Formats: sequence, structure tokens, C-alpha cells
Amino acid sequence: MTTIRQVAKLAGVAPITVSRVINNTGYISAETRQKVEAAVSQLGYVPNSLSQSLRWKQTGMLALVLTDVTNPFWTTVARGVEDAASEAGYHVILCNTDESPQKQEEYLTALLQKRVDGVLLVPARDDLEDIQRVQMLKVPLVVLDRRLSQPLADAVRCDSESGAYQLTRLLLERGHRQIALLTGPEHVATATDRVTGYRRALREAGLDSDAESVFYGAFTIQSGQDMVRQALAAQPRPTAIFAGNNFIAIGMMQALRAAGIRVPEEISVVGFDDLPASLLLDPFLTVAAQPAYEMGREATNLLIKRLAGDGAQAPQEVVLPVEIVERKSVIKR
Amino acid sequence: MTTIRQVAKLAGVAPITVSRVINNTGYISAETRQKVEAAVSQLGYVPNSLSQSLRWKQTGMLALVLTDVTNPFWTTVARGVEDAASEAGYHVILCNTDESPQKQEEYLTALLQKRVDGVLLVPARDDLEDIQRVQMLKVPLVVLDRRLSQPLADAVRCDSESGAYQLTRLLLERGHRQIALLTGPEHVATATDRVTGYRRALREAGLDSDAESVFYGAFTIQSGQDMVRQALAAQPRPTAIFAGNNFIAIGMMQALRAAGIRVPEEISVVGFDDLPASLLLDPFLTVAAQPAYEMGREATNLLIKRLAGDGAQAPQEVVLPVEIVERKSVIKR
DNA sequence: GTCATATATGGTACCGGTACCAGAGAGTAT
DNA sequence: ATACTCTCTGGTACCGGTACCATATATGAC
Repeated sequence: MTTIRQVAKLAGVAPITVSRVINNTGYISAETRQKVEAAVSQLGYVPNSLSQSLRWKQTGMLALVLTDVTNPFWTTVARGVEDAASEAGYHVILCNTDESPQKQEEYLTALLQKRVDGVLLVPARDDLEDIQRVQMLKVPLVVLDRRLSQPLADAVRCDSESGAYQLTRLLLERGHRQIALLTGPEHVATATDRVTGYRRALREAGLDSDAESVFYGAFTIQSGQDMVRQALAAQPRPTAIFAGNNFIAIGMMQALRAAGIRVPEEISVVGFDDLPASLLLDPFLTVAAQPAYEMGREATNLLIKRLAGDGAQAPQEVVLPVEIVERKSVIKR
Repeated sequence: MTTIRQVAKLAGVAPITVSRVINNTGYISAETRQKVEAAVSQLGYVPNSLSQSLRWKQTGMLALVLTDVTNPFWTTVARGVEDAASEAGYHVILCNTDESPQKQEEYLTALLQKRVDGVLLVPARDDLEDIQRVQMLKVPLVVLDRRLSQPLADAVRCDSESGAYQLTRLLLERGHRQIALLTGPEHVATATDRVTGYRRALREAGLDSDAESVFYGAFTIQSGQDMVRQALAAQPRPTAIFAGNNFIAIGMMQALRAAGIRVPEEISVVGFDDLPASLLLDPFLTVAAQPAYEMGREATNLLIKRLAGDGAQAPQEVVLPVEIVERKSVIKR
């Protein structure tokens, strides 16, 4: 492959002069610029960004490490990240951990070796080790979506607790008293925060812990199906079900349909996360919608601010509000 | 950030010795290895893969440039690519062009500068310029999914023509004579190949070109909605509709439902591409399913074979068969 | 005892760019 | 005429690794 020295030779100048033309830095006469540009296009020269990054000590790359690219919520977040990064002149490397801590560790290692300038991480578990490893190398990191047990890093997330509270209240106000909550893994804060919000609403309504009905599973369609079956078997049977994320909601709907249970006539349902238009032949689910795109943008902007210098500042936490979208999946009883 | 020389100094050895320990090459005594490893962990040393790639003249990175990450078909392909690459020790960089030739060009430029070892490309248009640019730099490239007007590069795709032929025949055999085809852009081979297969089936059934009813649009939900409306306005009104990809099928179903037209009672429908389980509350669409995951794997393996050496071979084309999955969206008439 | 081979380690240059400094010529203020 | 600034170009070293070759000792074959 062509190098800058070959270009320089053909153009009859020094390599540094070619470098100046390419990067548009320093002084270059019109004549020299033309000679160099001719040589560049004649040889089909493509600058090697590995060498550049090595010398500049920055790569212009950010990493987005998330848990499930097949989930439209995350592709929307990714789009927000991509847009914000691109506006600031950064490229984004996307990595998918499938909620596996081991994959997360492998990806982070590879990314640190590649010297990405910053990392956006959706932690596969509440695990400080990986995060500290990144921070020890002084690579800025922003935690997305999930709250950590300790606020060691910048974080951007949505208000799961409040969203869950509002959805639960909505069900209570419609007269429901047996409400089952199907949520994610017990070690993931977004899952447990939703439980907390749900509990608060029940307490405020004067219901004690006997009225609680929480099922922990995974943020997957399969798990949604399984948990609904468990929930329906409970005594007394719930009159409403609260799905803890979009995939759980889909699994729930599939299982309810398979069981011949009509929504909302026989059972009311609500969900966390909106479902994308592509999923919906008939958008009727009442949900707490998270501003996914904005979350991606906010997190990226925060990261870029850190890159620009204020790395010494204390960790910052941004909590975005969720929006309750009422549709037709809840009835009064 | 720590360098290999700092580690070497602390361990009391030469940098090259540290390099040998890290990469597990050459001879190292147990004692030296231990000293080096101690220094590495004490300093938290992370090798810089930019320098390594620079010296080794390879990065261990493949690029997957595709047109729409929000489409489950492509995420499935991406998973196949990721798995095959990872087995061979490569990492994958994923880039999303949104069908924009300009974005495609920008991404390719960046990727070439980053010296990716190989490229998997879903061309945003039938454009040889970008492809030749990659090939001029001797970077192996495999074209995914779409047929080029000239077979300049290795390609892996599914048999659109045959799939469309089979789906159309299926409709003809059920007695349908007015069949509308909603397909993608006229300049994309996957869209036009499906038209070709559709035509062949009509011809064989003795129908002339008056019976044809083809609508060109985009491979998007929006376009699916628009094209259905056009198709329904045609005289005579079609008794069956053939959606040219999964997103068109979703748009079609949404528009039909909005118009209060029941499927299959009032109109029969078939689609190209299967819809993923997550989309379906009720999987009932008869489709030609493409082996997306295998396509990703095959393409990657072909690319890796080229990397391993036989770059001089003539371009190779792999065409994978599609599978007709009959469900409940077609009735006899 | 000599030679060949396996084991273990290091010196130097190089991968392909750029930072930094030096220097030359032109223009202009005094 | 001198000093100073602006414009333009190049030499050298360096970013952080590794390839290649050289050297030294231990081991074994004959």
C-alpha cells in the first residue's frame, strides 16, 4: 500500500509537506499543493490512520457497548449516539454483549487495546471491576441506562422508578388491586428500580406486601412468556399485568393470545418501553416510553465534554423523565 | 498510559522480551515470564494494538457495511458475520448506511484509513466505483445480498428470482390472477430480481404483460403502506399482494388493517423474508424465508479464505436457496 | 574435544505517520 | 541597511510496538 514517502518522492517534496496538504495544516503554496494532490490521486494514496492515531495519541473513536442489538430500544439509543458522535467528528464502534459479563470483559479489553477515546457502557451486571479497569487507564466512561450500586462514573438513564410508579398508579386508579409485575434480572438496577416504583404506588394506595406480585426473569421474549404463565397461575389471579420492558411485553402478549385471553377485556396490561412502529400491527399498549434517542445523545455529549477536558470533575448523573402513553390496553373494573 | 518500555524497565528486561511474554512467542524462561507478568499487572499495562497493527500490517478487523441495522434481517446477518469472524479471531466493525451512497462512501474511506483487513458490503446502489476503490488497495471485499451488474467481486446472496417465482406460482395455483408486487428501488438488484421471478411465473401460467402489476418503492414500512394504497386503487383490484421484503410486508399489513381489509378473507398476501418471532403476535404470513444467518457466515468465511491467500482467484458467487414457508395468509379463489 | 542444536535474551532498525525546530526568502517598518 | 514578521519547506526524532539478526549458554551427538 502507498505510503506518504512514496507520494512525497513522486511530488518531489518532503513527507511532512504531504502531511500538511492532507491535514490542511501549516503553510503550503498553491503550486506545491497541486503537485502533492496530483501525486496523491495518481498513486491512490490513503493515509494510514493507525500511524496518525499513534502519533496524535487519540483515535477519534468511541465505543458503545450494549446488551442487545436486536432490541429496537437499543438500536434507537445507538442512533442517538451515532448522530451526536458524528456531529463532533467521532466514529462509533458498536459492541453487543448479549448480557454476558464475559463478552463485556473481552470487548472492553479489545477496545482499550485499540485505544478508543471514550466508552459508553450498558453494564451486563452491577460490576465495578470492568468500570474501574477502564477508569484506571484514564479513558472516560459513561454508564448508560443502568444505575450502579456506587456512583463511580458518569451515568445517563431514565427514571425507571417514577415510570413504574406512574404506570402502577394508573392501574390502581382504574380499580385494579391484583397487579403482577414481570421484570428483568434481580441484579440489574433497571429491573429492581421498576419494582421499587411499583411498590411505592401500592403502599400509597394502602396495599400491604401481600398485594405484591413480582416475577424476576430476563429482558427477553421467552422470559416474558414464561413469567406470564406463572403470573396467571397465581391465586388470586391478577386483573392486570405490568411488563418490565418491551421484549417482556411482546412475550406476554404472545402467551396471552396463545392462552386465548383477550386484552383488555379479560386482563389489562401495561408495559415499560414503547414498541417501535415496525412491531405494531395495532398500537394499543399503554406504556411508559423512554426517550431512547435522547438518552444516546445526552450520554454521548457528556462523554465528549469529558474528552474535551473536564475529566477531573465529580461523576455526574443525568436522569431523563419517561412519558406515559395511554392507549387501549387498560380497562376499568 | 503505560508503554512496553516502562514495563521492561520495571522487570529489568528488554522491551522485546516483554513483547514475547505478551504474545507468547519465542523462548522465555519461567523466571523471566513471572517477572514480566508481575510488572505488567503492577503497572496495569495494556498493549497498544495500533502499534502492533502498524508493525504487523494487519489489524484483525473486518468491516460489515449494511443498509439498515433496524431491520431484523440484517441484524441476523450481522450475527452470522460476527460468529464466523470471531471463530477466526477477527473483530467486526458494523456500519450503517441507511441506503445512502454518500454515507457508504464516507464509511468506506474511514475503514480503508483504519486498514481493516477485509470488507463485507451491502451496496447502497449498483455502483462499481466504491468497490473498485477498495479493490485497488488490494483489500478483499465480498458483496452481500445484492447482485452487481458486473461480477467484479465475490458475492453471497439468496436466490431472489427463484423465491419470487415460487411465491408467485403458489398464488397462481390458488387461483389468483390479479397479483400486485410491491418491491424496492428499481436500481437495486434484489428488488428487480424479484420482479423477474414474478414475471417468469406469470408467463409460464400463460398470462401476458397486461396481468403484471409491479410497484417500485423502498424497502421500508412507509413505502409498503404507500404502495398498498396504490395497488388497491388499481383496476381490476388485485386479489393477492406480494410484498418484496419484510418491512414492506409490515407496512402492507398495517395499511390493510387501517383500511379494514381482512387477510386472507378479502385479500391474500405473501412476503419475502421471514419476520422475526419478536414482530409477530400471530405468525401467519406465508413467506419466502432467506437463510440470513448462514448468508452472514458464508460471506465471512469466503472473505477469510481470501485473506488467507487466494486473492488472485476469479470472483466467486454463492447463491443460497430460499425456503417457502406456508402459513395462513393465502386462500383459494 | 568439536560441532550442531535448542534455549534464552538483547540491540537496532523499522512500520507510517507527525511534532518540533531550523532555515531561507519575501515583504515591510524604521 | 537592519530588524522583524510572514510564508514556505525540510531534517530529525518520536509515537509504541515488533522483525531480524546477533550473542551466550546449556545440552547432546559423535
